Amino acid sequence: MKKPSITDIAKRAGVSIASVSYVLNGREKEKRVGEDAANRIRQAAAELNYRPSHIARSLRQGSTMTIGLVVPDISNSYFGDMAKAIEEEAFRRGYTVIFGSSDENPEKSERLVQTLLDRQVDGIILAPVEEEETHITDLNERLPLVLIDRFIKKAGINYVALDNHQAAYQAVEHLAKRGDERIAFVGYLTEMNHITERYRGYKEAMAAFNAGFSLTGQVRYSRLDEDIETVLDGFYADPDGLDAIVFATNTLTVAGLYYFQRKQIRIPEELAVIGFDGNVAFDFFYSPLTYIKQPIQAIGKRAVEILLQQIDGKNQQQHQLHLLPELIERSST
Amino acid sequence: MKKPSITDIAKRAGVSIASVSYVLNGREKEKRVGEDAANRIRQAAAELNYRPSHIARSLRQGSTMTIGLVVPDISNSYFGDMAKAIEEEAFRRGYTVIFGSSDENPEKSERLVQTLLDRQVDGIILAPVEEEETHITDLNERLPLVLIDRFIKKAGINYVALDNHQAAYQAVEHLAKRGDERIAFVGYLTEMNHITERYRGYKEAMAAFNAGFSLTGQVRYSRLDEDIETVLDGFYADPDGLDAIVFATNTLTVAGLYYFQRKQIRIPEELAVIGFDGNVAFDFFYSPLTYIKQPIQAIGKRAVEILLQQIDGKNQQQHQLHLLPELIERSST
DNA sequence: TTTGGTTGCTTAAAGGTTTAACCATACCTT
DNA sequence: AAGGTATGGTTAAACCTTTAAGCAACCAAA
Repeated sequence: MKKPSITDIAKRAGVSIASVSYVLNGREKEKRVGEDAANRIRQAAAELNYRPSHIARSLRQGSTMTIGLVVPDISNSYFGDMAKAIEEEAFRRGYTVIFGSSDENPEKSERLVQTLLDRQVDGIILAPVEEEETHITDLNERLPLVLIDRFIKKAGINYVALDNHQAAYQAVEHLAKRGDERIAFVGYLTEMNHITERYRGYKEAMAAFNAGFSLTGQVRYSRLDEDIETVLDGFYADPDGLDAIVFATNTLTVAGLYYFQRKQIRIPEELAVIGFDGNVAFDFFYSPLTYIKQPIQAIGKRAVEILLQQIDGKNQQQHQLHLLPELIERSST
Repeated sequence: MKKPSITDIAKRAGVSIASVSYVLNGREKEKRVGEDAANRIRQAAAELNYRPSHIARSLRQGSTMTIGLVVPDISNSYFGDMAKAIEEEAFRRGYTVIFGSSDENPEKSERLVQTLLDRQVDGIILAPVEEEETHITDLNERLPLVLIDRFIKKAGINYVALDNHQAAYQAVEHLAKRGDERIAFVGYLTEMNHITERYRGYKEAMAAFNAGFSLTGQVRYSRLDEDIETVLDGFYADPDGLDAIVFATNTLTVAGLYYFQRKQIRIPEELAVIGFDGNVAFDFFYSPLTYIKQPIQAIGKRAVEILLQQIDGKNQQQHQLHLLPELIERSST
């Protein structure tokens, strides 16, 4: 008992398949199908429990109503929240989401994207990884694309991201205002814009509020635990000590918290800490973390909106959005 | 400049499309295409940068090389980890994953599943929600299906889950052995097997180790925060106090931790606590939580393996797996 | 009585594959 | 010379839609 097709309906209603297609797509008026025939068609469809073949439609129309999502790691709470927001918004608008995790690996990212292209997704939402710039530039020529979180600032490339500069600036400002002077910043060793902008925000704020003191640590994605250890040990080797640390992402923050926990560093007495993105762990660290909160749902939703606009072909203007962070103040500062 | 098709290759190589198809699918020997023609075909394909149309192939073959994944909430770390494991294993085997979050809502779950069916996924991995039993039974007749986490114990339904009874039993046993007597259990108000089995494990262990004391709390999915409050307040109203609490899921545990934090209950002195599933929050609660750890990656991987076996049609036997939990002992007990 | 316009349909192509069935040639056997 | 069998292909149908184009019948107006 195979799936009924439009042909089965046509037979049962005694009409041609064209009429069936017109009626089932609600174009009976426009295409002048008689009321009588239309009713027979609808009834036959209902009786047979007809469901259109999405695949056949895609083949014919060249559009799959599917969007691809590639993030570094879907099990990271930041991207999990993002994925949820994106899938929800896409579903609401009749789109389906295919996803994959790139593991911060450009080859894997390209492989995933290739799979998405092979499947003819109508558009892609991507959080790029290191060394992917030319790939993205090429990709952007081929189909609608919106970057999230990380991005490339280049004409014609759409993205929805945080105002990273502002975020880091705000963190430092907050610390400076409570009297911290020796403030360090821990980010990733990368040229990706989101991180470099956070560095820049940190530096500018330090110049503005703290007479230019500056101490930064760089961690490799692939050696997170190892490098966090080295960096923080390095900071502590400094005889003058440190007043505060700002971390650049939620993963870095969590890694830092493990360190503080292990070394029994008292927060905020010995050291003030500001986290990034948000994470349940921040809530349960013995001194709940002050952190820079991203509007994750808004980013996801806007990314979908922009992508679908590009797909629909109207409004081809470029969208480069920097949404505003919010400082959530708690007891680690 | 549209996508090249098999026809373009055929023209360029001066052969028919059938030959092209045979060669590109590596069936040149079997289908007796000459070495000469085969080479011309491969070269033409390379020159044109040919990529097969996944859609056309799906239409013709009736198989999409796609699996659907429906979980209650992909932004929950448990399901995020699961989704990652599933996508990885599927990708390794040439399959793509479409996903959606059902929000513990059976209508939404059915809508998502319908979308997956409309897209002709080859199989579905599903974590069911309340009131979905008949839906699942029907679904199981229609295509390969593997349930994860939650399940229905019924002939012919495949699932990969935790040995829930054992998990809860083990938790209680651990507490009893350290001398706790008045042990309570907090689960969801549901008839879903995974939770009822955890209740049963708790009760049996209590009967075996603690002369039958029993105190359980039931929380509604839709009223989590509210009900956790009520339940825990209720427990504390008991004049004799409580020695320990076991929580049935990571979400419940985290909600409980917020409560303990707010009420400044000292763990483990005043109360011992055992969490479930695992979560970063468990690590940073001031008294790192002892918990029942699920082999999430293994569950995800096995689910994919079983699903693909069913899809491939070989090995149609039923798989109902209960993987073993592991007790991670730390300072909350 | 022609022309023109509606109305209500149908026909057939197209989208890109896979694959069963056929065909033509060459060569080998008896 | 007839029959058999490799070899190296090709043709065409099928999967299920959408949609441009065509057709037949009727009515109205000129």
